[in-house]
Amino acid sequence: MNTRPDPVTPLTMRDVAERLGVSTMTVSRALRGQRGIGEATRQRVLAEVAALGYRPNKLARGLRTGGPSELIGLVVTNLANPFYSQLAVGVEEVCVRYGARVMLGSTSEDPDVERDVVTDLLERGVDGLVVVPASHDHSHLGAERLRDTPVVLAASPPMDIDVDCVLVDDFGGTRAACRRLIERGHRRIGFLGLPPSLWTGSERFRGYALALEEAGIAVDERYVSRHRGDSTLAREAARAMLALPDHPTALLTANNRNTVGALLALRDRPDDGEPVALAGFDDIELADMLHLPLTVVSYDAAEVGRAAASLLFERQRSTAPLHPRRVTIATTLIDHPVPR
Amino acid sequence: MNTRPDPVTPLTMRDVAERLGVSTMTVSRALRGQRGIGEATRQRVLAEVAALGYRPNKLARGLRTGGPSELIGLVVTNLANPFYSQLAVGVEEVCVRYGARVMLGSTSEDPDVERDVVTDLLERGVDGLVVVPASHDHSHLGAERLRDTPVVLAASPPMDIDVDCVLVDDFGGTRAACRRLIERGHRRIGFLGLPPSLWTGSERFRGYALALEEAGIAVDERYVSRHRGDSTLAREAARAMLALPDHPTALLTANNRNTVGALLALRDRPDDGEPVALAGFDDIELADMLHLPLTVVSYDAAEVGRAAASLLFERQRSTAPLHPRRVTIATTLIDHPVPR
DNA sequence: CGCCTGTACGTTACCGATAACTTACCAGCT
DNA sequence: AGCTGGTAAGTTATCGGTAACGTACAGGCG
Repeated sequence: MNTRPDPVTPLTMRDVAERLGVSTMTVSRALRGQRGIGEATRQRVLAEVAALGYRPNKLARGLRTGGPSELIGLVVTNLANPFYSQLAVGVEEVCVRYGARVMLGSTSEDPDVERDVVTDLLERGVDGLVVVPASHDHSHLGAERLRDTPVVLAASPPMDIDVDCVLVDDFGGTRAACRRLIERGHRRIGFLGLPPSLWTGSERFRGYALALEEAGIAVDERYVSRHRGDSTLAREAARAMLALPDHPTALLTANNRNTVGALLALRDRPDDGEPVALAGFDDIELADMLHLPLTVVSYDAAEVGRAAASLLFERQRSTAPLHPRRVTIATTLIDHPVPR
Repeated sequence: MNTRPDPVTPLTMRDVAERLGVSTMTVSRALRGQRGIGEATRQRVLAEVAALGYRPNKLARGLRTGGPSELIGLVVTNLANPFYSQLAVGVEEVCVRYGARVMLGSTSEDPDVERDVVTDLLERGVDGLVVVPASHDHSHLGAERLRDTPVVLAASPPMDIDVDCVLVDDFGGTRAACRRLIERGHRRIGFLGLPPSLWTGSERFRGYALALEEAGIAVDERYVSRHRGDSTLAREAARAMLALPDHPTALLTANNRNTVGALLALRDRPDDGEPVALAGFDDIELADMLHLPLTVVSYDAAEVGRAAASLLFERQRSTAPLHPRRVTIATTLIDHPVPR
């Protein structure tokens, strides 16, 4: 009598009900703490449930109630990038607070994959999506494809669709960093950046350009390099810039990889010249251990995720249609000193 | 006639069927490319499906077929840690290959949270679980709680339960690093490690101890510090060790944070003495940019995830009960030179 | 005693899809 | 015409759970 039912067939509510000689509805009520059931019966049911190790099937529940699946889809380009894993941490944190879980999808920066992933997540009944778009084409996130699943874009504003988004203050952060360099007396500031087709690339360049303009400095094209690529490319660009007779006295880098490239180029440089200052977007681990001072634009990537998830749940809860909203996450300027 | 049905009620297969005046079964067959339907009808159905933007509900499908949910639960302590985000990347990669998705759960290293997360994931019908355990208590992963959902532990061997696991070669990696130091003539090697209660802590110390023994060197307790904590603690420990009159000529660190602590302690040290060599478990970003040579034990964290997911799917596919298996991921020794 | 109210359950239908079975229809053959 | 066989559809039951409704019985009250 102590043997369990066939293990390949998972335990169902009816199994529990039949053992007790009650209806499945009674078990359901007992489990969900609903009223309409006697206390004694409830205890009997809960005891049997515990004894059998029965667990309700949340999928079936959601099917009937038509209620939320308490599932959020998170679509990122590449989880290995610390920015996205931090973002995931933030999304997860808020989801758990609302009793939801995160379903993951990586796109490897491929728009076609992104489309498939989004479709799959929708078919799996997610209540909402947080998407870091792989490209500027957001047509697969339009209303007709999503029905009424809310979406929040992260790190990129929506194009031709009406959805919420969470952005980083790319413009303000870069402007502040550039100002800091200007305050320190630099007039010839080189910029190592991203292609203008990227929102991020365009905004960060704008911050750089405005800070210069505000200081009455003209943008010198010889001091500007905007490329898509890794730190090797950035290193070459920095090296070329520093080889100019009137080379920049400071470099401003638009992201992590450019910063690393610049660091390498600076280190390659003979020590006899004036030191070249460096500031960059994105904080760098162990920046404190480098033997040159580094100013970085830092921000809380997890906060981007938290904000995105919060927008999602707010929209889910509100009955009235909300206008598309845009949240911008602030940046901080950090001066990493040289140790000792 | 072109208006869609009530948008709050998602499109169902019946909606499509009714519009065409066919049965849901016909739609189902058309969508799944089953036989038993005329080519003309199929085209008509597919056209309508496309026009309406109908998407089948995978949950409902799974409910009826009783087949796999094509969902894997991934339970980690903290996604912000690069090791775990890399692991997630690996798990995701393999899952996608098998047409499955990953559902995420973070435990914040809290065993109680871990238990709840596991329960929740099981209720959501995952086909399998990859778990990085938060503690040595694995009782909530035992057969009676899981029924027949396969589990793979990552980075920690199972305790009192029979499940598969994927480990990193903690022992071999540390031993190799220690040997490298010995080869370079070091005899007094300090060890900054983790508490012995952790599998990882114990294994890495064992590697250190054996390498010494093989070289005929006795372990000197004054050169060993095993603590749970951050890099600050490690820094203090390293500083104390280096302050000894016959201080170690090399340090071996058991993980990332200890390595950072050691780096800080080494930098605080006056430059006049002999340089102290450093080797550590876990690779460090920008290690090439530090101005001291660093040897690290590197391994592919994504591979741990890939291996774990593969074990899961293999077990899922095999009908015969498999014995618990154990996979160990190899490590590599990398010498990071000082730049230039 | 009849009537009403409230509680504690059981019954039924249904959520969205599919497996298994059944029916309708047509061509080809004797 | 009558039979057979094959294909293209429709019908029904079902997955595991829940909402809505029905029912039985207790107690209160005039």
